Amino acid sequence: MEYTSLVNTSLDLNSNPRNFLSLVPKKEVPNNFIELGLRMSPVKDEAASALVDELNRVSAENKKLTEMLTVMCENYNALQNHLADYMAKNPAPSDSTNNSSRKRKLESPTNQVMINNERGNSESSSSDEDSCKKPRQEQHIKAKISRVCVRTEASDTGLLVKDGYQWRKYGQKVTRDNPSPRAYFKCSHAPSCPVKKKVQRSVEDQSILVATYEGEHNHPSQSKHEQASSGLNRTVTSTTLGSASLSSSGPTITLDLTTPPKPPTNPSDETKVGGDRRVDTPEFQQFLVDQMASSLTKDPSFKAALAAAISGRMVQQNQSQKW
DNA sequence: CGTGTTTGACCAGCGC
DNA sequence: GCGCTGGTCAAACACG
Repeated sequence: MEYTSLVNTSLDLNSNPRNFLSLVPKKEVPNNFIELGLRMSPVKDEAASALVDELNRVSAENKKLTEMLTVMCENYNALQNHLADYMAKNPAPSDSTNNSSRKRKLESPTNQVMINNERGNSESSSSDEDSCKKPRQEQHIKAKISRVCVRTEASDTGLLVKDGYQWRKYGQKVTRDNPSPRAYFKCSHAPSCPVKKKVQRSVEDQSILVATYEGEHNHPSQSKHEQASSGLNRTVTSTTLGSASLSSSGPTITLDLTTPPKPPTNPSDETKVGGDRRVDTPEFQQFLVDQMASSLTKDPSFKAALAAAISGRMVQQNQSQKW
């Protein structure tokens, strides 16, 4: 069920044309420019205009792709709504209930919250009946629980999710419903920080790391510089609950869905973290598109392909002008 | 030597 | 009460 909220952003886009030039890998293009500069000095203006034309063309293409992505997101949300409606009308089949029936108190409320968020219901409604059982359980319910899916490189077998915070691993366990081990982390940036996170690979897609955060940090995250220096090539694929600090490659992007682009006008919206209402807002849509686009701009293969296409085109034009 | 990771043991919750 | 399971602890270990 958790995958119903997973948006794959592996199709990278750049919704911000101003950042287009930053897409070009530094290793390849400067060499090309030097080479071209030596050869093309008489036709600098033509090359520059060609570059501008190419830039405009790619920007327009990016714009189209961004619009397509927005439409896809809307379709996805509509599908999600339909699924939620279907789940509401038809009680969960036995397989899903059997899988979760024996899950511990920590997981059951989380899953409930996710379903409720997809329906746009409040978080407290699902956990009220459980919260009266044990005091310890109340603590976990009160603690903000968020789940983050992070796509990693296929070769990346680690369970590290760079999110701008410093974590200390304190345990690892193989769970019944997933052959991949689950790693347990505590926030070690501040001794008093109560935040924990669990990281486990997705059953269906081993390249996706599912990180479950519990609690809220009572300290700021690492500095941007530290984040940038520690960043890995990962693509954020979705956030479903509460707050989530995520990082992509290079300059780290921090996603915090508890703080939407505009503060919620209705205080009750704050409890509907990751719900459909927020997803439906134009601010969230734009936010989502921007995040997806930024993740794209950090995809090395995308950048390399783009740079190769541009440089190839430039060389082509240069040679044709020579002839 | 300090710090972080690994991993087996232990504990607690839950269903039967 | 028992067994299963997830979560946590802590000693051992690795690494810089």
